[in-house]
Amino acid sequence: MLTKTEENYLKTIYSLELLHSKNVNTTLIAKELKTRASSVTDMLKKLADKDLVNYKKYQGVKLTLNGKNIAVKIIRRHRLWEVFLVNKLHYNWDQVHELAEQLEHIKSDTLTDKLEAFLNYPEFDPHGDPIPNKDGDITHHKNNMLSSVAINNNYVIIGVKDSSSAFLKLLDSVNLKIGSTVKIISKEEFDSSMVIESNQNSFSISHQTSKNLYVKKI
Amino acid sequence: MLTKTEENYLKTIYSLELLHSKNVNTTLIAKELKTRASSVTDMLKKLADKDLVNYKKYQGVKLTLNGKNIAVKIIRRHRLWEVFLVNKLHYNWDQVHELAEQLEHIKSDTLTDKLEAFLNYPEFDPHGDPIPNKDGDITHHKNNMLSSVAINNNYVIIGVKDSSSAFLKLLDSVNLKIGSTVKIISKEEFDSSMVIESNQNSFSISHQTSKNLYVKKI
DNA sequence: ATAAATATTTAGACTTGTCTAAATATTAAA
DNA sequence: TTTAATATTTAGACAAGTCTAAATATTTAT
Ligand SMILES: [Mn+2]
Ligand SMILES: [Mn+2]
Ligand SMILES: [Mn+2]
Ligand SMILES: [Mn+2]
Repeated sequence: MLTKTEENYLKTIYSLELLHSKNVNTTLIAKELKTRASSVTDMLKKLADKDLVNYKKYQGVKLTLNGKNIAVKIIRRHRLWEVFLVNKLHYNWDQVHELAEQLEHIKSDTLTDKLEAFLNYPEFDPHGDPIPNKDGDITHHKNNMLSSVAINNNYVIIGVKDSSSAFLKLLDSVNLKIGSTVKIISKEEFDSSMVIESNQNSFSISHQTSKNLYVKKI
Repeated sequence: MLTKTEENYLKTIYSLELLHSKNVNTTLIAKELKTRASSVTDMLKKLADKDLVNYKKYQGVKLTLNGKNIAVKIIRRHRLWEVFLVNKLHYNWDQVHELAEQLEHIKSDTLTDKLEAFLNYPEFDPHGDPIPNKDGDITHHKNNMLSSVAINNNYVIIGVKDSSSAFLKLLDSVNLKIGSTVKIISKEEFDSSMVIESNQNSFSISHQTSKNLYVKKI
């Protein structure tokens, strides 16, 4: 049985692999987990001993199939708990991540599946992230951000890339949510901000905002 | 913030205090937590430093008000999660204790209260144990066991003292549950077993069984 | 291709919670 | 009330996960 710490390393390595494709390096993991490179090295050796990562000195790491499966399982638990917290306990979407960080480590073969059934097999978490199924299959978002999409067409927001509380509260304040329809009215060359139309009114959003919104053409 | 281990010590000391009234001794705690007396001594010093127990060498411990409040809070979380697992996720009552042992350590000021509301403010957990309210008030069961109660009267089962899976499955097999009505038909002097009537049929139960059932006269 | 900058690993130490073995207290028995 | 049994504490050690400082490797720049 893995410790909470080991699980968190696996999850972090998994998400870094998604971003970078090549081997994940020590420093990145350290930064992500707010720990030191030397601590990461120690842990990578342990994970390698357990056949969860392939590790060669100075070469960074890559998850083994084994390690990847476990990482996906933890992400599945995390996202299902987030759905529970928002849909059933009525938390706001900016308040659930830290709680899910704890809940994802509850060890049970049956709990995740029962929770999933109770929630009616949701496909996405409150931030639009896809929930892996029981077999670990997961379809990731295309990198289709509002920042890089054509003007004057209708799009629907399908996810947020940054799910920090600060960003989510900003979205709340302009009433943008998963499922909202948006149309780009104009772009500003100077700072890449844009005026968009949504919910029958139009307003300006920063580049920082638009590049963190996954959209799909309607 | 307390560690999971510290929380488990507090919870254990609390339940031992309920049984024994005087100071709880090192050996008992060690047995209950399946650890060694020397480990317990170490921890008692730490808990005393944090003003959670009163500890004097060789004299055992007693929870401070502070420690007691925390213990009750953990018990509250444990029992609410058990209700969730049985009522919402449809676990059987013999399968939820170990999971609740994990869930009770999720740290959140709001989660317990939201969960309680979601479950419609249950007063008892699936084993009939009372759930402390938000202020930590709790009314414990009177020690009214089926084993020591008059013959030929009607009682209702309000709780189980032992909530091991083995015992709960035995109760399932004879269809005895919280809320079941029972009447003692006869007692056997030799082994203190008794024949009882419940659900329109009568059968024999051991002393071991009857002394683990809390009942209330109808 | 050598030097400088950056990344990574090693060495040694600390904390938490645990253990065994030995020392000391308390309690029960004779 | 002295001895024997039992309970408790201390001493010293270990594993997990972390840290700082120092040693090595790798990468980048000149
Ligand atoms: Mn999250
Ligand atoms: Mn986590
Ligand atoms: Mn329980
Ligand atoms: Mn516990």
